[in-house]
Amino acid sequence: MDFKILKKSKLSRARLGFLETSHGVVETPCLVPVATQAVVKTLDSEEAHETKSQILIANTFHLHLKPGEKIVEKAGGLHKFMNWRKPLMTDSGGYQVFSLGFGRDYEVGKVLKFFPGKKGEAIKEGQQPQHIKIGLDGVIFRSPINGDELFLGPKESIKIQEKLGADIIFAFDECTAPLADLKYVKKSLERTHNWAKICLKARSKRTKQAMFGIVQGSRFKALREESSKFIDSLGFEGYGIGGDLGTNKQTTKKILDWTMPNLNEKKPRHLLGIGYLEDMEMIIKSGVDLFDCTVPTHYARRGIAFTSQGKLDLKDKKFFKKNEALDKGCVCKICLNYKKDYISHLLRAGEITALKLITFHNLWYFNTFVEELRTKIKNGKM
RNA sequence: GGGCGUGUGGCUGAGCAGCAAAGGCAUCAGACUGUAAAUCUGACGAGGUCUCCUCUUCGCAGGUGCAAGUCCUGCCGCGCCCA
Repeated sequence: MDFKILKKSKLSRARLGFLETSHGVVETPCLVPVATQAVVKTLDSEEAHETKSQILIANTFHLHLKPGEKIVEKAGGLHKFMNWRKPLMTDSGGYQVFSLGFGRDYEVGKVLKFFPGKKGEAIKEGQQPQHIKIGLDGVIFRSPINGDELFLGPKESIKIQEKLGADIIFAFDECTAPLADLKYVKKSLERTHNWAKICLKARSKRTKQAMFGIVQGSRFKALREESSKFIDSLGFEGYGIGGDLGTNKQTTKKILDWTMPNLNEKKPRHLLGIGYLEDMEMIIKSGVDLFDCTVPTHYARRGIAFTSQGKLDLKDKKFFKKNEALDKGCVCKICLNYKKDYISHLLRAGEITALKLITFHNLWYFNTFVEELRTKIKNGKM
């Protein structure tokens, strides 16, 4: 992997870049659509390509469970397995430490609407989630599919990711819950840092894969600074920035500001799991090159289309009679060929094609949005 | 004309004599940011001093019960069969 910075903004930390992998290039800043189970849900790989997606991220945890990395390896690696010839990343399974752990217990996402404060529940040092066990060497999971016990640690994750064969892989970390208190996060950070070292050691010498180390530290300044310096010192090819990123845009910005100056600016930075349209400009201005987010694909399957008019809930019966494109200005193949009334009808009829049409549009819309932001950087406007 | 069956909230459809009445659909509202996610949560007869209370409901009209959507009688509607 090779990363070139084509232009640095004079107005912000934004950069225009060029990420080169053996499966092609990625123009950054770039949205990375999520293909957890080696598929962008509802789309085949050619369609995903047609949405202007440049790179996808699949998931180690899920692919390890099903179908298992051996099958993928035998198929010639993820690219061949899923017929995606362009760049690919795999996430390490670190997010599942959260989503299947405290996230599940407390029914919270990694971004809280507000922090409950002293009265609210906090996760304290030493506390364990109900369904998984976080240890020094890794995490004992229970398969959400069949309850099977499954151990995943830094070494295991890297070995699996090498077999999967994405161009970029991530270190195994603990994505801490936003409810975790300072002491918990401190301990967790030690563990994650230790795991980062193990990940690098576990890597086979022959691999061409780039490995990104993940900065954690939750909403705590000292920990974010410590983590970014430490992860930088280990010499990864790039960085992931993960975990709790605060309850609002301002905090997210602050957290990024604590982090970025400590990272080698020649290396790509990937903000993990963040990407509301309204946040994109801010995160890119903060110096983020890549970011993945389930929102465009996930919301699509809830019947929600993103447009220049805002979010449209196509399930709403008022769209049943609207014989117009999802977005007037959009030139994606869905907007050129289908109308709201039809998509709304498909949704109400429970037809899965509705989900595909909206997924396609949303990805196109998001990718176009980022494309425009790249142009803005190019033109010195951000 | 006779026999059997049936009539429940916007629709569908459970319902034992002690229910404002299961479930589903529809509707409305909410959630979702490295995907346990084509999902989940809540409301859904009316009103209120709204963790509780009041009123009005199960084709219509009567009746028997402390108590009836649930039993009885009559009427009306619908369905099937026989004539």
